[in-house]
Amino acid sequence: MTSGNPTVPEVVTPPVGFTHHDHATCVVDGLSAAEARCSGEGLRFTPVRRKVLEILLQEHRALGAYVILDRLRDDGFGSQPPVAYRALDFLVTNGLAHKIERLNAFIACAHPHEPHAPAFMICRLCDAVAEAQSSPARGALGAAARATGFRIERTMVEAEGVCPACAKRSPEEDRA
Amino acid sequence: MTSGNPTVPEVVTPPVGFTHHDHATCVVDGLSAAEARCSGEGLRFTPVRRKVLEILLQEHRALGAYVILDRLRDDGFGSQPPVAYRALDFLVTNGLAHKIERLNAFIACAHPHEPHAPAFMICRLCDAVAEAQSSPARGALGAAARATGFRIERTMVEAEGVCPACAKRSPEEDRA
DNA sequence: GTCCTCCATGTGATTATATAACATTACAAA
DNA sequence: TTTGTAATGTTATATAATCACATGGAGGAC
Repeated sequence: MTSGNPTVPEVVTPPVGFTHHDHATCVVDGLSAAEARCSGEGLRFTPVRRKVLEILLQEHRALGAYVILDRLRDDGFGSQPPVAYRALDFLVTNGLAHKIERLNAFIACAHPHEPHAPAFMICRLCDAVAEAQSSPARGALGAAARATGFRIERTMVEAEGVCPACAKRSPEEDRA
Repeated sequence: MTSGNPTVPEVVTPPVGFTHHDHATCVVDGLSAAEARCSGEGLRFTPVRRKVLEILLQEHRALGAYVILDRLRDDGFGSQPPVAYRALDFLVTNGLAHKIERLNAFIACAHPHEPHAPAFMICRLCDAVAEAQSSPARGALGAAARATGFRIERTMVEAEGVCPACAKRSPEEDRA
């Protein structure tokens, strides 16, 4: 912070979510990627699981389990919490969705292809969430881990701030 | 990622928590640091707040709000959730404690001095937590943010894995 | 095909985490 | 001392997640 921030190379997988894109394809592509992935690995991509992923893919925001549950009910699925949690657990375990710990909520994975260490940018004004890549284990954290002998298995990186759209609408000082 | 991430300099504040240290001083030092900090900034370091910080300082683990609440009750303080949550909120807001989102739990700040961007290493076997420094906004995440125009205000970095002590006890394959 | 097993789903109940709303008390400044 | 403000206490409730057990359905062994 404040640090001279010496211009990091701007070669980045562009995060989806804040940028304009043909959203119609998000759902379709996401579902077929998931189908491919599951049949490839002998996982059962059942109706509930499919529906939950579809619900998540419909927006680039994190949804709470109970919101998802409501929509499941509307579609004739079971309406008790475990129904949603189990499907979410399946999706998260298999890299098709992520949990945003900060929000206790879930979002479809934006890069369901290769394995990856996701990092999230969460807009505190409109709740939009974009997924980027990260490798925290490369930097100071990795150094600290090596220094103490901690074995990192998984990392969570979540940045809270203001997305481009909201920043435009309400500049700088806006501390909602 | 992929960004040249040119081997970060291995100069690191050594994380407390996993390493041996004179734990007796942790509590005392932590409390006096907090006192100094509060009186310096005109904040009221009241009995409940002090007690909660003391409870947190007693261990290098994250404690849930209700555990804290139990101990508050034992010490004659109010016993309803808001009592704990408000004190915790005060401590977190003023940088004297942190919330570990992954665990929905709280831990005393290990560097209550200068402002800092904490990163946590959480042992999934013994629940110990150590605090290190990070600057995620410097790496791939920062690049992604700049690329899309996202304004980062706060970041949370939490690594899950196995601490040195547990790694020694149960090597490599131990996936509890 | 029948049986059997395994996994997934459904449901009711419960536990864990967190906040809302409002009354009361302590503190400090005028 | 009055008065405004911040802190505390308490009741109630909202939100998030899991437990325990019953039911059902897809595939493999035979």
